[in-house]
Amino acid sequence: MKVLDIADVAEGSGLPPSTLRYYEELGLISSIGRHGLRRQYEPETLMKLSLIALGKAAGYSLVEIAGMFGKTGEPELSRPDLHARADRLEHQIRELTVLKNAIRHVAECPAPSHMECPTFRRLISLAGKRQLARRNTGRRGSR
Amino acid sequence: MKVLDIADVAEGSGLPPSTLRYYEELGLISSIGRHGLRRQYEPETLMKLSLIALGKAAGYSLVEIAGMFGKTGEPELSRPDLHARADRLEHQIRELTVLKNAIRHVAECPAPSHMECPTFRRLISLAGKRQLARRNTGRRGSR
DNA sequence: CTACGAATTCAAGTCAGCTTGAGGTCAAGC
DNA sequence: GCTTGACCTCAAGCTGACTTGAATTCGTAG
Repeated sequence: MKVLDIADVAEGSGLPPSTLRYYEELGLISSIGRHGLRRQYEPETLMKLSLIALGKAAGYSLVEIAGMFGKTGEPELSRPDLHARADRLEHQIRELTVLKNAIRHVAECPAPSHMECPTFRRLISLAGKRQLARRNTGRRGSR
Repeated sequence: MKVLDIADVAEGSGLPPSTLRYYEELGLISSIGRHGLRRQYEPETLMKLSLIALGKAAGYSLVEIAGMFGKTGEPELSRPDLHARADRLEHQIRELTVLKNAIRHVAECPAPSHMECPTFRRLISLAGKRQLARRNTGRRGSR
């Protein structure tokens, strides 16, 4: 079994075929041929989809993710650019950790009003002050 | 200075007034009164906005975030529910860490094709196999 | 007391990321 | 060789998260 058809990829990735076609349209993945009409993919595609899922979880848009692999499918970014992205991820990881700790604290702290609990406030205030780091021209935030 | 008007909150949070009004409409924040037409907020609002930003970074929708604070503004979730959310965050943190490590690896590894680099593949394959963990009826991912 | 500037409302528009539906096409099983 | 079922294309629709624009309302400075 050297090629997977779209149903196998859908099965293996958990994504519906419509999404796979959509991703292909955007250039995120590519089919290696057809069997009749059915798209055929190489097994590697599943890995690529994992990578895409990770990128999404990190808040990259699909277009940004597409830009990370060159047309070749290989990640094609400069070394400093890569490190910059890794740095941003590190920051984001710290933020999620803050949120996680705050949530665990709320689960345990008996204070009636968390907003007034100093521990809670301190936890939240650890979140990065990145308000100047607006992304592109008028979009969402985060991720 | 006990109350902030919308301009101060916008300034302090980095969000445009339109977004603050939108959040208010969704019930995420609430103004404490008006000065003429101008909305007035309590300083606490800034903290709440930080919390909202964290929630967004974690991939919660605005409605989900709204549901986390009861009408009172206090987080109103059961303890197990809170721990479950914290667990999901932990999982997500691991995933971002995987991505971060993979990116750092790509930045350093001299292999011509990362997709074939065993180290890279191993890193990616560490990502959770959560394909069955579909969220609500047909939506995004992350973010 | 008038002019100004900033905030307001409400409806409509935008963008990303998919999904849905109508109408058509295969390849495989019987 | 015909039916069937999964896939195809293409256009249109949908949701979430905001933004934009027109018409209006105030408080404050002069």
